[in-house]
Amino acid sequence: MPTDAVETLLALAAAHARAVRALEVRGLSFAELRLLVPLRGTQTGRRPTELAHELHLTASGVTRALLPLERRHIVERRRDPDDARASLAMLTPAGSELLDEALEAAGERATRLLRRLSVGQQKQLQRLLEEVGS
Amino acid sequence: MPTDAVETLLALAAAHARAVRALEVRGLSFAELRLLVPLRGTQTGRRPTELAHELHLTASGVTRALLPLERRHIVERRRDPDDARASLAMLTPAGSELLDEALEAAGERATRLLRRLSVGQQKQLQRLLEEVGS
DNA sequence: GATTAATACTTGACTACTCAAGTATACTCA
DNA sequence: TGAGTATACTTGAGTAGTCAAGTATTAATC
Repeated sequence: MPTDAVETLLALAAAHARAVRALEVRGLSFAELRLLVPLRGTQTGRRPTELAHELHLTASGVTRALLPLERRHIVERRRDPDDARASLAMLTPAGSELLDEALEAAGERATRLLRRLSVGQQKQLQRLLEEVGS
Repeated sequence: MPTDAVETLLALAAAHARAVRALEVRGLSFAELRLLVPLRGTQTGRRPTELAHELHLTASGVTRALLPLERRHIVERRRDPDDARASLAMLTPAGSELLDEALEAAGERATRLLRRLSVGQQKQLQRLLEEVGS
């Protein structure tokens, strides 16, 4: 029955909805957190297109997500010196600090969200999720 | 390290993004499918509030999702005879037929999305997802 | 039987995207 | 070296939700 696969994906959507609700911390939404995490530890900055690909978003979605983060001075962008079409996004020092705090708070929330799973099960879940549609 | 739990949830978000992209069928989005599935097999109709709870949406979200489906005559609503505040949503005959077709098509897409997982792993994934934040 | 409180939505204003079309720059190769 | 194509965004219009506040109705209590 192919509906079983659909049910698995419906369960995925439901779990995602719960996660999104639980993970707003320090004024950063889960979506913003998701975008900021790959900016940690880059000196040179990262291209929006790269981020889009990595996060399964469109380039347009990244553009739109970066804007309010720039306004709040969490992220800054410069032009790519090697390619005038491209830009490079990176955390500001304040943004970096905020993200560290947010991730710590998010860690607590996430741990609570996953409290019914053992660490092994969490790893297992993560492995299985990575196989979905990739 | 609490960040591990966050990573699991980031993997969840990425998998969700892939699923949403893949599951648009017969003019119904994954979100619409999600809303319609619990309406299958109800004669009397179901309350928006109930649906909201079941799908981890707000009542407001359900109101907004139902509207275009009513306009397209996929869903119809009547007032609850026992409670004038409430309404009852149900599939129209045409909606029911459309949903069946959509679910079949969705089944194929979902199966393809999950092709790298065995049936046992899919079940396992579903079980783990149901434990997230519940 | 009149308040008061709770429930079941609905609506307005906002966030988080999507797709399609547009702009600017870079790459390819005859 | 210039024409054509591909890449890296950006923008406009629309969908899918959120939260806070408002309306109508029911339930609870004194």
